[in-house]
Amino acid sequence: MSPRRARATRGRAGDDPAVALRQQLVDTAERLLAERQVGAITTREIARAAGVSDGVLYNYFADKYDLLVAALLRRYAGELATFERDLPAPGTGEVRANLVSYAEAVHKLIADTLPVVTGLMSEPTLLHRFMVEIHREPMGHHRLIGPLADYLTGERRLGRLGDFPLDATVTMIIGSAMMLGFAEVVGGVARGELARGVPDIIDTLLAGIAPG
Amino acid sequence: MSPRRARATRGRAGDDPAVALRQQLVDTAERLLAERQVGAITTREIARAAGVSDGVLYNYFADKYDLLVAALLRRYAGELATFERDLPAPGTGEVRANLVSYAEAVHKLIADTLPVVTGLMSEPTLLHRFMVEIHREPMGHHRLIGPLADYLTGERRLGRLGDFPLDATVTMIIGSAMMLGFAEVVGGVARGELARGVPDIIDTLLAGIAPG
Amino acid sequence: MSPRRARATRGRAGDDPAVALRQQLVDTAERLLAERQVGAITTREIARAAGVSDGVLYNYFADKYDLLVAALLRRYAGELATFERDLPAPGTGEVRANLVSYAEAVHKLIADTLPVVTGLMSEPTLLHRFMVEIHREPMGHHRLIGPLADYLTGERRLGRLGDFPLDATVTMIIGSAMMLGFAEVVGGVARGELARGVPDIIDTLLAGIAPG
Amino acid sequence: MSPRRARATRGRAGDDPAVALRQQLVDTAERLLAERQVGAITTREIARAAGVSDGVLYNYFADKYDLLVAALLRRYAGELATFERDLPAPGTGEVRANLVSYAEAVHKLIADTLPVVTGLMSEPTLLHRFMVEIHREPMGHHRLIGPLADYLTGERRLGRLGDFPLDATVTMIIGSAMMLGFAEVVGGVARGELARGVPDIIDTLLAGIAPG
DNA sequence: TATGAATGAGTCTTCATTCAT
DNA sequence: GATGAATGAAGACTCATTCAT
Repeated sequence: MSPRRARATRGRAGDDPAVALRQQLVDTAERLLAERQVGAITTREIARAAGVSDGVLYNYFADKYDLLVAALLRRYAGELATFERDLPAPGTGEVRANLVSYAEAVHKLIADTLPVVTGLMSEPTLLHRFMVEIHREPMGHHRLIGPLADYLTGERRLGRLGDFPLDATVTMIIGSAMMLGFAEVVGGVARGELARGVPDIIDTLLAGIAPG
Repeated sequence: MSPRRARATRGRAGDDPAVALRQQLVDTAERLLAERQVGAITTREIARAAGVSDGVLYNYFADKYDLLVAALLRRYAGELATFERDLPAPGTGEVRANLVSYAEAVHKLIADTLPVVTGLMSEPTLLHRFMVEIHREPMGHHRLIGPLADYLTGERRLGRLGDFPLDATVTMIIGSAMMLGFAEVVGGVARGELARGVPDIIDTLLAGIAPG
Repeated sequence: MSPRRARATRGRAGDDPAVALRQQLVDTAERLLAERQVGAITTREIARAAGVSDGVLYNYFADKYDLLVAALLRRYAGELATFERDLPAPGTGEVRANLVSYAEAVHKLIADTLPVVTGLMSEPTLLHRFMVEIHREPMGHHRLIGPLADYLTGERRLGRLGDFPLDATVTMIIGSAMMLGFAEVVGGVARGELARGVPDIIDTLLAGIAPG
Repeated sequence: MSPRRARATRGRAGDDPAVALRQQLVDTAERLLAERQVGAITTREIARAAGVSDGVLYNYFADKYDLLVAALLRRYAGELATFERDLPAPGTGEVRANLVSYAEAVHKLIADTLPVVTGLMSEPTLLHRFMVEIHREPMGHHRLIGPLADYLTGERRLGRLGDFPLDATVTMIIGSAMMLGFAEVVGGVARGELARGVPDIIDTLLAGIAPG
């Protein structure tokens, strides 16, 4: 009944204000996502945190979930991009060090993503929409598993790795990283401390635990 | 509506009705936990399902979370007990088959527990209280990790396994099982199909992937 | 987060408080229905007017419409009962006076009901639910049309009325009453003034307007 | 977003653009009125449908209601114009056929208008403003009642109708048509089927129902 | 001690209206 | 004058918690 003037975008010269506000909402949602679980975020909080009114959200998104999915996708995309940077290629450097790099990168990605993923699992609607979107864009699990599988296959072809079942090995590496990620998130152990265990894992993976 | 004995416990002769009612609430909450996410359970539903009134809850528990934590603990304890049953002892049977058993048991435990754990992560308050409780009682992670570590150490001492870093190996086995659990819960893959991958994982763990 | 004690039913000794509150809500809704259109009634207003909290409504009714339908049915049932009281039987008194009584009763019923009926027509959901309910109970249109048709048929059989098409005559009598009802509701004309026109209508109906 | 001419009126050379835009808004609102209830029309929908911006409305109308009243008036005026076309004059054709034509025309007018009128009754503010306007302009009920009254008076003067009370007869004809209109709108009966009852009504009106 | 009706803050969402551009 | 993004009050509905009985 008593609309006031816009607050948030004033003074942001240079940007298209409409785009800016949409961005701002996604930014804010993404930031809140880093602070708490998806299920604990209210539309009002997003609006307050973004410094805009309660209703704006619906000028840019169909509903709460739409905004949240956008934020989740951006967050996930960002993490994936970071992950992919600096992944070693087959035949370069040393295999052991490369595998350690891979495992560390996976650990980091998972530790950074886990809270969001688990939060997502409590919100079936959100999970479903997110999955639909993530499979539409070329950013699904293959961006995590694909590079690792390619690397392993490459080194095997080059003879720098022996003969091994691909899926099992991928599962072991990612699983170990996931385990470290859980320890970090649930157990509250510091990442540095956990990362120190990675070389041992790779060594064990390389050498096996069978006797002599 | 004069005060009267709770309906649900009437006729349960011999039990202390107060204890019985408490139990019943936990039972019911635990059952509901198996059906849906923690966040989707209301106090009224618990009361209705338990056949008692909305208010009793507060005679035995400080609040909703208190009851839920009790139910979560009992559920977790039950899963752990199932897990511990039939774990092979060092020196018995074949090492490979034993490790497969261990991995399968861990996979089962994790797949059964994961939905609850993730549901928990959406409820920070609940998660915190749960962690406090789980570390107080002798039922923390060591009940999962302990037996596996003991088994591995035992076989190593017996010479049925080589020399290997314990923590790393434990992380790899549990991590792989966790990975399978996630695939089951998030990806909707059937357990049977996933379980088929376990022998490959154990073989890889035993033999390693290094060339030659 | 801060429930207080009940206010509205305190001191109403003798009634079953649960039934009392349900009744009270229907009472209140019915009263508001007399003051304004269905579409302009909010759940909060009902609660405020009933002196209870916002949420109670949902302890007794599935949703807003459920309560409103209950109120509409009660109101309509009451009006119908009043209408049926004192309707003359065929063969008693004078035909002309009897028809005037019928027309006046129909006029009253329609004038009292019209605002609600029209309000209903703007709320498709509500209209549908109301129609379902009204056809379930023996209170549909036949309670309005039936008695009049029976009366006309009776008098015709007794020879106190000539030969005439039943449906057309019913339509004319009820239609005329409806017209008066509209004039009252929409035009704001006083009922007494309108009622004065009824005898003329009946005389015209009896005598016809053909020449000679 | 510098001020510029409204999109929708560009290219309409020759018209005063301001008038054109006002017209267009009324046109659009009128069209929407034919599709749904008054209460279900939003200002944004009108703007979108008219191809103009949300705000223009307030350059030509005090508020939403003002526009809606204008649209309602135009719609009603249109229906009335249609109604008045082809009404038989006293002394032409046959009286019975003429009265049937009148009754059918009234029935059509009412059936076409009723949804809007009832929708109006759910919006007290709108209803009030509409009534004020309709009485100001020479388009009130007399445009409906007037021609019929004139026709009846004319035929009576010509001796083609007997002596009868004018108001009562008008009420009966319009009331019957209104009754048919209601049956069509509320009961969902097809217009054709209802129209078949009109001759019976006219015959009854002419002959009366008194015996002998 | 058990009951369960009542509470009311809080959730998401809609939409008439304003006003900087 | 035209634009349309921003506003925020209001709507229906949920549910953990209290307390008179």
